[in-house]
Amino acid sequence: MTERTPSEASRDIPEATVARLPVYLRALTGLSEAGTATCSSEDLATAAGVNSAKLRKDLSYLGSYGTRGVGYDVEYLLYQIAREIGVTQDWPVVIVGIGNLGHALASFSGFRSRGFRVVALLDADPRRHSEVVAGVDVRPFSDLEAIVHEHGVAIGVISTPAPAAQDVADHMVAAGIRSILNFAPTVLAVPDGVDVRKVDLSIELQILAYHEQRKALGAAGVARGAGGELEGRPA
Amino acid sequence: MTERTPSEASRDIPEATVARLPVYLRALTGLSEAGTATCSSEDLATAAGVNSAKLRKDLSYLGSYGTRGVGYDVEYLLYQIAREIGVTQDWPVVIVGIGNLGHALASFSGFRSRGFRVVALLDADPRRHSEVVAGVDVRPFSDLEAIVHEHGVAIGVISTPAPAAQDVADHMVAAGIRSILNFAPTVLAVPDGVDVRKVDLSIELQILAYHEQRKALGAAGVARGAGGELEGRPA
DNA sequence: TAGATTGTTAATCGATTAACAATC
DNA sequence: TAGATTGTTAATCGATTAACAATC
Repeated sequence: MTERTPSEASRDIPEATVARLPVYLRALTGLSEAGTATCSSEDLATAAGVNSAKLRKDLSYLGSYGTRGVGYDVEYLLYQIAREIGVTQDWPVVIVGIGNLGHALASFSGFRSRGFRVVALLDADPRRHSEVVAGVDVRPFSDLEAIVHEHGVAIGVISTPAPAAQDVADHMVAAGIRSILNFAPTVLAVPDGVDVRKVDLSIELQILAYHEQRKALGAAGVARGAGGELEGRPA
Repeated sequence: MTERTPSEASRDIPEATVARLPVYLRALTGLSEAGTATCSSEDLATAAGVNSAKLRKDLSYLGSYGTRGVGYDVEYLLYQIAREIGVTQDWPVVIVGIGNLGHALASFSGFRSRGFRVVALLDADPRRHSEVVAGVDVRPFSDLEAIVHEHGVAIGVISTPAPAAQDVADHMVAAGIRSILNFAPTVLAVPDGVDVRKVDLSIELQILAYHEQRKALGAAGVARGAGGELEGRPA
């Protein structure tokens, strides 16, 4: 049997598993708020929208936090996953680009409730510097480095238009930020050691459009009987 | 009896490839706007942020649109990928939930420029029904079915708070929508045949936090604990 | 022809899943 | 003990990558 301390167990977690841990965390929070003390892998998997084999496999990378024949203690597993992800600590975040999307991000309560604290909103446009969004002043982009150092910011969010994004990323990296969440529709070049995650609204829609198109082709190609469903109302 | 008339190669394109086609499309648009007539797989791969082997493998699922020894005609490949994704046609979209995020989505120019047309903004709150966002009236949620049928809407965007999202999804499905882009931080249950894609801001941040935490641990000197990190696992 | 680059093959890598022994 | 459920194994599936024959 392989011996594992928690810190050793945290070495080798597959990316696909890492991406699901926050989903499990959210599902556990829901169970906790509903007053559930214990849950089976089947219960939690259902709440998280995955199958239970995958859930157990994923949890096995963290350690053995369940009890055979019984299940998982909700609060205990909640804490262990939160610790593994790192959201038991506070993460100061800076948002650059306070347009429509930046406003929405700054106002998004889900950040603060999950260990992220928006410490600064930056925009290159002086006309925005008089604004206060969600209780935080909008400040000049040139304040980036000072703010990063002052608050120990490790995570930056880019919500500028595409043409500005690479320059913003360069300045973030220069200031010491090594994790970037990019909403601008552009590919960012960053040095090794810097993580970029990308959220791209029109790419998501295009993926849906691809599948939607194939559904429509299928419906048109299949015998007439199924075609009526397109115009009629689903039961 | 099913008659398949796949015009070229509408066979099974792997999901991972489908998700990258919009990225290639964007890169090609950039090359086109820069006046580039022809590009190699290496050029395009660089612009798209992938390696050229993956790019060629991906394109091979669509057909043979390049010329050996020469490369790809930018405009031709642009059109072929756009057609494959389905963005040569117009996709009417409805957005439900016109809070901060809904405002930002409704104002997002990237939708319209890529074949998506926001035909309606819906909100359950009557106080929002007087608003006009990006030239579109905010209308009652109860108008959903009429609007879906009137415009032939196939794609719905949910930007409501989490507690409302399942009900919105249920009504979308009942109205005939089969592709949903969900921004609400909740797992949606939908029937087979309905596609849901999820954009979850705090999950993205949590994934970054996980990696950031590991970087910080590494920098703090976990070298001791990591002594056998690169060894194979005991069998 | 000689050089360039695609499209494809095959090896490898990583993720998913079903099944079940371990064990509470 | 008997029933329940975890944690792990091993098979399978899907994605990535390097290499190169085909061919412009």
